[in-house]
Amino acid sequence: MLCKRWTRRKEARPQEILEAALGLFVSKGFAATKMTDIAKAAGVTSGTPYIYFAGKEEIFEAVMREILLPQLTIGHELLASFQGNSADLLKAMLKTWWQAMGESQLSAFPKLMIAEGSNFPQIAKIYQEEFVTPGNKILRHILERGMASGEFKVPDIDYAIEVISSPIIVAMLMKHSLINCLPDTLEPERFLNTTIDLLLNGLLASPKDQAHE
Amino acid sequence: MLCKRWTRRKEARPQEILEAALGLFVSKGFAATKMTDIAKAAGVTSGTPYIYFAGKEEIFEAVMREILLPQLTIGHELLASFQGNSADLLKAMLKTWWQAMGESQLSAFPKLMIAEGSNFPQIAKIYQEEFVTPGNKILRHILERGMASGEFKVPDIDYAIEVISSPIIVAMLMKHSLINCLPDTLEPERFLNTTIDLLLNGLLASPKDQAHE
Amino acid sequence: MLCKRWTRRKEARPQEILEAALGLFVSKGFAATKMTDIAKAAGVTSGTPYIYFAGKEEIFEAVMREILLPQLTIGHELLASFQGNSADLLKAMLKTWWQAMGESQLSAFPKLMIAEGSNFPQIAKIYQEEFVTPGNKILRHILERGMASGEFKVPDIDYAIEVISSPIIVAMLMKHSLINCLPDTLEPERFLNTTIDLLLNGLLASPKDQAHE
Amino acid sequence: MLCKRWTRRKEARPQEILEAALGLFVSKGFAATKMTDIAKAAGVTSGTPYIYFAGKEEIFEAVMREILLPQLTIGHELLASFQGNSADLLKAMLKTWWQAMGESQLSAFPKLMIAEGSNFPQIAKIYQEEFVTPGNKILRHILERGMASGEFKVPDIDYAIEVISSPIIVAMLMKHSLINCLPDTLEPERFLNTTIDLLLNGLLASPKDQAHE
DNA sequence: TATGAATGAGAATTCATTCAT
DNA sequence: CATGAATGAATTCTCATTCAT
Repeated sequence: MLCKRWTRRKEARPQEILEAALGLFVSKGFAATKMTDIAKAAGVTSGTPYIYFAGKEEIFEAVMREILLPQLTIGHELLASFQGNSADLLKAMLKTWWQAMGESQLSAFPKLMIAEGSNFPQIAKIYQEEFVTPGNKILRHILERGMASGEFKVPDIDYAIEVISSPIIVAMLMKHSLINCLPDTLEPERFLNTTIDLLLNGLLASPKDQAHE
Repeated sequence: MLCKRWTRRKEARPQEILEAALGLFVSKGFAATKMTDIAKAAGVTSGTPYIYFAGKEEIFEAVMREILLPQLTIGHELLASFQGNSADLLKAMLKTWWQAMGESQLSAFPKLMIAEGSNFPQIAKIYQEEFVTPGNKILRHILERGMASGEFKVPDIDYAIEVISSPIIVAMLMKHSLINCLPDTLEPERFLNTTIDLLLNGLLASPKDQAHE
Repeated sequence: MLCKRWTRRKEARPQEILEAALGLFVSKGFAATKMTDIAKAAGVTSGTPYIYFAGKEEIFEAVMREILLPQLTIGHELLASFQGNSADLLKAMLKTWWQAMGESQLSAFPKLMIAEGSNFPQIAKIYQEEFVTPGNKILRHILERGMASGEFKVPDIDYAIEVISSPIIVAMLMKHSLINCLPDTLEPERFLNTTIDLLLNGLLASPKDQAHE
Repeated sequence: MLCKRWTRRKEARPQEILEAALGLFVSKGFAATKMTDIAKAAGVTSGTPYIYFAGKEEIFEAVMREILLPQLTIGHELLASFQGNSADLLKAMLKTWWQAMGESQLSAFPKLMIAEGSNFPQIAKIYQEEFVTPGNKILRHILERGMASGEFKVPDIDYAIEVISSPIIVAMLMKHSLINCLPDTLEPERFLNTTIDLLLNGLLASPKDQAHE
C-alpha cells in the first residue's frame, strides 16, 4: 500500500486491469464482479480503473477486444497454412480452438455472453460480428473446401456450421457452470475425439465405418 | 387504499406468479429481474410474492420444479411407446424435446442455469440431478438400443451423449442470447434436420449415404 | 380452521386476544410480536383483532388496563387488613408483590415499559399514573406507619420508596433479560429474604443486629 | 453529485459514527434507530456506516466495546487505591459509578440491554461477561473486605450484591424511560445518599443509628 | 362478525461511481 | 496520475393494516 517497490510502467496499467477483470469475470460472472475487486486484483485502488475505462461495461468490452478477438488470427493462420485433406483440417481446427479458448480463461466468454449478452446488446453485437461470424466463416470455408474436393457431403451448410460448433461451445460452457458435468469432470481429449468422430462418421453403423478405419 | 384488492384468484396466485417470473427470467435473466417486476407482471403488489415464496431464489426453484421438470415425462412416454428403429427414435426424441422446450419459454432454462448456476449451487444441483441426468439417461437408452440392434456404432457413449445433445442446447441458448444467430433467425426445422442428418450420417461422403437415403 | 367445534362465546374474544398478546409481548417483546401471531395465538385470524382494537398499540394498552392494573387491589387489600408491626407488613407486601407479579407473566411489564415506554408515551403515562404511583403510595403508607410507630427511621421518604422497590423491579427485569443472572438462575426466596434483611437492618454490623435476631 | 464529500475526518469517522449511534440508541432505542439516522447524525450519508461496520448490530456491539467497557477501569482504580473503611469505600464506589455512567449517556446501557438483550444474545453475553460480572466482582470484593474487618454483616453475599446494585440500575433506567420518575425528576445526590444510608443502616430505628451518626 | 389475501410504506443493505486530496 | 472515502440510487424483504367476501 505505502511502498510500491518498483514504479510500474504506466503503459501497462490498462492491460493489467483487463487481465484482472477477465479473471474475475471468469470466476464470478460479470454482475458479481465488483469494480473494487478488479482494482484490487490489478494492484491499484478503486478509482484507478476509471482513469482508463468509463465503467464496468467498457472494461468488459475492452477485455473482449483486447484479449478475445486476437485469438481469431490463430484460426486464420491454420486455415492459410494447412496442407492435407479437409477432415484433418476440421479436426485440426477444432483442436486448435479448444487449445486456444477451451483450455484458457477465454473459455468463459461464451458463458459471459450468454449470461450478460441481453443486458449489453452493444457488446453482444461486437462479439457476434467480430468473433462468432468470422469463426463461422472459417468453418464454412473448411466445409466448402471439403465439398469441393468431394470429401464432405454437407446437408445444409448454414446450419451445419452451427451443429459442428455446438459441442465445443457446450464444452466451454460446462467448464464454467457446475452443470452438465458428466460423471464428474470432462476429459477434453475424449470429448474432442468423440465429437470429431461423430461429426465425420455419424452414428449409423455401415460399410463406410469399416472402410474409413 | 385505492384498490380493487382481491379479485379472488387466490389459489391460482402462486402459479400466476411463477409464470410471470418465468417470463421475466426468460427475457431479462434472473439477476436483472426485480421482485417488483414479478409482482407487477403477476398483477399484484410488491409484497404478495412473499406470501407464497420466501424470496427470489425460491421462486426460481419453484419455476423449475413446477414448470420445467414435468416436461421430462414427455420424453419417457415417447421412449416407452415408440415402435421403430433407433434412428427414428432418436429423431423423434430430438424433435419432441425441441417442441416441448425449444419452442416454449422453457428454452430459457439452459441459459438461466448457465448464467446463474454458479450463484445458486443448490438450484444447479436440482437442475443437474432431476433434469439433465434423467435426460441423458434417455439418450443413453436410445444409443444402447441402437447399438444392441446393430444399427448404431457409438464411439464413446458417455461423451457421445453430450455431443448429441449439444446442438439442441445451443439452439435454445441462441434463442435467448442475441448472439450466434446466423444470418438472422434460426429456422428450427432446418436446424433439427441438419442436426439429425449430421449426427446419423456424419460429414464424410461415402457409399453409406447413398445406401441410407 | 374449517370446523370450530363449539361456537365461542363472542364476549370472550377480546379477553382471549389480550391474554394471547400478553404471552407474546412477554416472550418476544412488543416490536417483535406480530399481529398475526397474536391472532393465531388467540385462535382467530389476522383481521379479527382489529374488530376489537384499533391496533397493536391499543392492544398493549388494553393488556395493561385489563390485566396489570387489577393487581394493585391485592396490595390495597393487604394494606387494609394487615395486623402487626410495620417491618412485617413491608415483608408481607414485598412477598405479595413478588407472588402477584414476579411469579406471573406480569413480571414482564417493567421490561416492556422500559423497552417501549419512550415509543409510547401515552401508555407509559398510564403505567406511571395508574400503576407505579399508586404502588409507591402503598409503600409510602407503610413507611409512614413505621415512622409513626417509631419502628422505622427513614432518611428521605420519597427516595427511600424508590430504593426499596428497586430490588424487586430488578428481579423482574432479570427474569426477562438473559442478563444479570447471577451464577445461573435467581432463587426468588433467597433474593427476597436478602432484600428484606438488608433493607431493614443494613449492612453494618452492630448491636442492633444481635438485638434484632 | 452536489457535495462537499470528504472533509477528511477519515480516521475519526468510526468514532463519530459510534457516538452518533449511542446518542440515538439512548434516545430512541435500538430498534427505532434507523441506520440512516445514525449516518445523518454522524454527518455522513446512508452508505458510509457500512464502510466501517457490518450493520446495525455490529455498531451496537462496537459502542459497547469502545465506550462502555472502558468505564470499568475506573472502578478497579478506585478499588486499588482506596484507603479507609469499607462503608466509605462502598459509598465511594456507588458515587463513582453514578458519575461515570449515571450522569453520562452510558446510563442508557442497562435500558438497551434489557430492551434488546434477548434479540441479540451475542451482545447480551458480552455485556454480561465483560461488564456485569466484573462489576459484581468489585462489589463482592468490597463486601468481603468489610466482612473481614468486622465492619459488615452480610446475610447472603451472592444476592446481596444484586440488592446493592439494584437502586443504581433502577436510577439509570428511570433516566431513560419516562416512567418511575417521582414527582418529576430524580435528584441523583439525594437518591444516592438515601440508597447508601438504607443499605448501610437499614430502615429499623435502633441504638446503632444513634451510635453511627 | 370473521376471514385472510393483498397492500404498500418503510428499513437495511449494496456497490458503481465520483472527486477532494 | 493515483488514491480511497464517501455518495446515494437501487433493491430486497417485512409486517401492520385493510376490506371484499
